[in-house]
Amino acid sequence: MTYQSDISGLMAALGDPTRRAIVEHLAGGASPVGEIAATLPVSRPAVSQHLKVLSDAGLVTAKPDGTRRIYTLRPDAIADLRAWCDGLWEDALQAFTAKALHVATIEKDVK
Amino acid sequence: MTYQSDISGLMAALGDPTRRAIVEHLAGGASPVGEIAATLPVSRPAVSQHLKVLSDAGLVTAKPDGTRRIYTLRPDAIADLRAWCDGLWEDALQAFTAKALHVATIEKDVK
DNA sequence: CGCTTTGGTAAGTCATTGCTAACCGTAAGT
DNA sequence: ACTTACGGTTAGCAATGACTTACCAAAGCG
Repeated sequence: MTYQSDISGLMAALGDPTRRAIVEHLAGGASPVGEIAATLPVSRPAVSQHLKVLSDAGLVTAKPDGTRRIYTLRPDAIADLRAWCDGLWEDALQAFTAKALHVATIEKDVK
Repeated sequence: MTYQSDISGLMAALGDPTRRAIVEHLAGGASPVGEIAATLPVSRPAVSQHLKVLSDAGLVTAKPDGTRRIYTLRPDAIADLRAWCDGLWEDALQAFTAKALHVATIEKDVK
């Protein structure tokens, strides 16, 4: 019933379309900043700022490689996301079936 | 590899903490506007505005009941969310194992 | 017919934020 | 040491957005 994970940060980070594009890009494999920026219609500093937000949210991690920094998607964060979705789904389903059962009970009583 | 669903609207809507609270409330069962607003630290008009966003995103639907409007979570939207998460997960997993296989191949060649 | 309840809408305010341009630091190559 | 490549940081700006107050519409009740 409660969802007080750090989902707040995750969802806030994924609310931005550019950051979602970055995440989806990284889902295809780790990548340095420049390569990410090359696929996006925004400047490289903008990507850097987005990566900071994603990093703070725990969605990505960086590994220095010379002057480059290789960013990687963090599986744990995706797992948390899925868990939140699943929780929503199960609660909604339970509420729905509970209501259905309630209606059924009323109808039985009427009958 | 592509995620061109209407996930954009969904994620944007869920990026706001107040809207997430509304969604989580509705996961417990359908509810009129006033009841939702009573559980939140914001005014009722604010909730109305959030519900409009959620409705536009396809996350909720409203059913008039006298002067009240009963809002309900839309299962399809949650399913889309879960599908997006699962897609991310699978792509990331595939990219990871592909890299692992690549490394293994290299090591085999070396050997 | 008023009166109350419920809730959507409009206008305005204030904070947030996504972006660019400019700058700086660092690692490798010549 | 000079230069190039890569990328994080800052300052500043324009746009978005979340919120409140005030107002309006519709349905039920005396």
